[in-house]
Amino acid sequence: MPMLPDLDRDCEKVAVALSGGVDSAVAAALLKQAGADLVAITLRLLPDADVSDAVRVAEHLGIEHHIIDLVEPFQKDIIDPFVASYLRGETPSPCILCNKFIKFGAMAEAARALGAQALATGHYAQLISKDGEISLHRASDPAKDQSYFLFSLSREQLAYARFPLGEMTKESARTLAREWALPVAEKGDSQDICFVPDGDYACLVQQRAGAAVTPGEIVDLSGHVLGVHEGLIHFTIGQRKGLNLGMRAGDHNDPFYVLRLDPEQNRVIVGPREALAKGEVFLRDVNWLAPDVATDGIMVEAKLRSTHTSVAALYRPLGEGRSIVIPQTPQSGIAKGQACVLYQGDRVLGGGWIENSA
RNA sequence: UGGGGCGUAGCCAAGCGGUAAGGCAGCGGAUUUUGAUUCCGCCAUGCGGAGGUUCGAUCCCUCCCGCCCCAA
Repeated sequence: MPMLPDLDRDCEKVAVALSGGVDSAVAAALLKQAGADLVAITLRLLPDADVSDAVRVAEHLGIEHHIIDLVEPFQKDIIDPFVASYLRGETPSPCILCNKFIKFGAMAEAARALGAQALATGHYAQLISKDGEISLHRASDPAKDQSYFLFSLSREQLAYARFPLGEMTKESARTLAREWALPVAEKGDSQDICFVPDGDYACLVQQRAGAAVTPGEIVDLSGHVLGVHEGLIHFTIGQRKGLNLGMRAGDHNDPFYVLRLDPEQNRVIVGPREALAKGEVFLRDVNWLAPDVATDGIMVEAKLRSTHTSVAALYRPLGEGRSIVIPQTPQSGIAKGQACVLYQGDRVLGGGWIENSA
């Protein structure tokens, strides 16, 4: 039975986010066990959202439950920018924005309105409070760590957050769910973007953007047309599958990778795998959570996408929320629109949005 | 219509008498609270066609078809 963070000692009332999944249910049950005065909140983010599992969990645990409708802000702040980002030829990472603006934004407001002094979620990450400073850390279970998705939270938002599962493995969370006979104990892990449950995000963008999605050319680095594509949204930097480039005659038979997307000319630029490696990554809208860094930079570990294993890199602030990250060895598949999160050991120092790489 | 070469899956390609490597593309799965990458599995009862030799032919022989090259 894991201990609750010290942070909760003086909390009279804690809100817990119930998504309807296993993790948030276990988080809620843990807080209940610890004797917290609990109120559960479930967000309705899509018009056809099914909140029945969350309702069952709340009933099972016997806690006050509020369902909050955020369909409009979710559409405006998450889905619309997601679509717009794709149309710009980027590869968006909506969960990070959702954590900042929806979960620890609008939902946190709702929690405060309910009189809660903290908002707990089922995220796998850790918060440590020391000398009045709060720091964000990776989860104990490296396989489930979700700190990457939380880098853009402000210190204030972090101070209001609680992650009861931070020291737990997925395995043990699942075991607890079974022991406590939670209604969702056997529910599968969520995957994909929540608003694109079937993974067909291209279809969603197409519906929203309509005619903006049009076929175009696939070209190599020297501009030779190698084939055609059905729309830029079907591709992202580093992608190999789906190019349908098997008819190449001549010299070598190596696969092609997407090197770049050109929304101006509606073109996909492809080339050999080696051309994918980049040694400089430029960040914008950097959110820094650690003490300030000198202009000559510091050594960090940079995580360039959610499933990337962080690598040693030099981080240097450039001012105005921008910075440059130079990995010790060039990295592949760096896409505009993704986030780069910077660590030192398990601590999240900060992160930013990738706007360019070279 | 003299000489030479070549025709193996959608593409590239090995095998050259003993029962069809590999790569690309594609499909399926695993992994993944973003997209990819990666990994695993599948993918030619048949080697341009028809005969023949042989215990046995993609591999040898003959003819036909189709490309290519050199000569005219």
